[in-house]
Amino acid sequence: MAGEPTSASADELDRPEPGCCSVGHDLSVDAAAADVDTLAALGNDTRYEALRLIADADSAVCVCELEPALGVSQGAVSQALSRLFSAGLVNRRKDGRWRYYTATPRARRLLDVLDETRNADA
Amino acid sequence: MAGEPTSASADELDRPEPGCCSVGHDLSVDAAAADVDTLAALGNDTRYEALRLIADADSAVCVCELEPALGVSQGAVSQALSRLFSAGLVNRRKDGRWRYYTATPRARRLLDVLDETRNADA
DNA sequence: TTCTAATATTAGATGCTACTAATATAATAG
DNA sequence: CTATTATATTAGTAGCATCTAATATTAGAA
Repeated sequence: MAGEPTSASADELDRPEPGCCSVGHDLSVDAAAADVDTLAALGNDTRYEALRLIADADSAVCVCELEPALGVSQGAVSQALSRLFSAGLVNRRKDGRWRYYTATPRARRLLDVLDETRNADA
Repeated sequence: MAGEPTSASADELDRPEPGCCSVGHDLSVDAAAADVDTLAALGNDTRYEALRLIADADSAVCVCELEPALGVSQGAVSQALSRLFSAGLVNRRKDGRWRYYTATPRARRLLDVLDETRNADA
């Protein structure tokens, strides 16, 4: 593990190479952590299904409608929705005893890209 | 856990409701599972960072360049790349002793959406 | 108030994930 | 051939994630 194909002569490389010849990106640590959190939130069957159901519904969806469709306990559904909310993928509105959920624009765009790129990718 | 706010009279509901009054989406089980796998692949610091580095690089990137940038063992980098490959997020090309990785269009589009929707979302 | 329904929270178990370390494979150089 | 380099694979493990079950909260109805 050393050699970097197109790099310098592979000799006298004690200093950590001031920045040359190495990959890097310009995203802030916080932004990256937030993205990872968002993606991990969606990378779970229960939460992904919940978000699809919410995004595909004609109107806002309450927890009681999701529970039978998801096939896990009520507590698990509530936890899943909380996680989606923390990740900025759903909005929620309280109305009487019910909580209504809708998908955020960010969530919709992510789902759209997944749909658009599902097949015929390189 | 029953009641469905806008539903029917909440009586005589023994049959499983032929489809009415419940949420649903039209994605195949396989497609959903593949999406979840893709998202879970990206929902990890090491793999997300690796993909960012690959996508932001001017040319294809070899494993030896990623290892120092990611700060985990060589085996862990290899595992991360394998997972990204299985998820369809990177392509790889063998050249001599090196393996060069590039991001797939799907990966680029997902990263773009994350960038575009990072702030000012509802 | 009490009762019931809808949702949230907590505790605990179980399973999965992602790492390190060691080893294996593949390719080139000598 | 042997030695070295680049990457992959495997085994084992520590920690994390997700579920269920039970309990708590909140809101409306009676």
